[in-house]
Amino acid sequence: MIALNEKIYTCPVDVTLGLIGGKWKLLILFHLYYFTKKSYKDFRTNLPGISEKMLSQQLKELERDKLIAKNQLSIKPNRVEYFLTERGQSLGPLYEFISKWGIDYLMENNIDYIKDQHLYK
Amino acid sequence: MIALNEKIYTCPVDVTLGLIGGKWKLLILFHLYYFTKKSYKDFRTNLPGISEKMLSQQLKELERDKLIAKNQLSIKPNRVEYFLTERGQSLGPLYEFISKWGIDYLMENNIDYIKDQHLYK
DNA sequence: GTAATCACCTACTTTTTAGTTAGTTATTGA
DNA sequence: TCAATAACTAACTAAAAAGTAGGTGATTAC
Repeated sequence: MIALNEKIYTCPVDVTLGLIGGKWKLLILFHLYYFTKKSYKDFRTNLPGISEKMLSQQLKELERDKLIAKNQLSIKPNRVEYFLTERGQSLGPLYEFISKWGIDYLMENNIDYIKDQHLYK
Repeated sequence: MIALNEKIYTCPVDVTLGLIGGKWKLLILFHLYYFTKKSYKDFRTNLPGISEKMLSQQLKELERDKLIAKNQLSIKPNRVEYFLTERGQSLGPLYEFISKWGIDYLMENNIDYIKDQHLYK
């Protein structure tokens, strides 16, 4: 058992999952890694299905865990820009692997995501 | 949007997460990948905290999704042996990365898991 | 013959996660 | 000036995930 930040983990795998587990975090991180869009609104349009609540909640947790950070572009009209921190970037190989594996899995199920990418929006 | 097995996914990352997401699956897979122990009981002792219900439920889903499979060693006294299928093994780099990243993260927090491994059981 | 072990399963409850709806502050554009 | 947009927040509800407690059939160990 490993105690860290008021939590108990059973092994290093568990530790990592504690930071990136859940339904949305990896999708948010992947989005930030892969596409250049970074505003709150960009997430909303690129992560179909996520609610405002989930989005701001998850962004806050990712910030707290220092996987992402944001630039305050302007305060009076609140404009921000999210980006991956070094820690968030260090998960790069993970994002790539998970995405590639998903594409391969779809392929095995006769869905050519790459070829038909225009169909998925 | 991608439709597969009665579910809707937003992207390949989502597809992968559909198979290995949740609190226990990656831990089970990692265990199977890393250690040689494979019986039901082995999981129970090596995944501290998992309940019987969660374990059998997750094993069943992993079997259904063809990431693991089992050998029936004996029927009269029910004895089985779980193992990773080829698909389950294809996630090898993922298990390794997540484990290593967790160890590095612990290191950043001044916990030397490798050195103190004997402390964690 | 009694207890212990293994590999489960079932009903039920709790906790966690996620969704819904609405509201805030501030700005720009018509 | 009225609607729209951006970036949120908060209260409440619903759904999903996980935990608890107990039970099964079969075997071996004492």
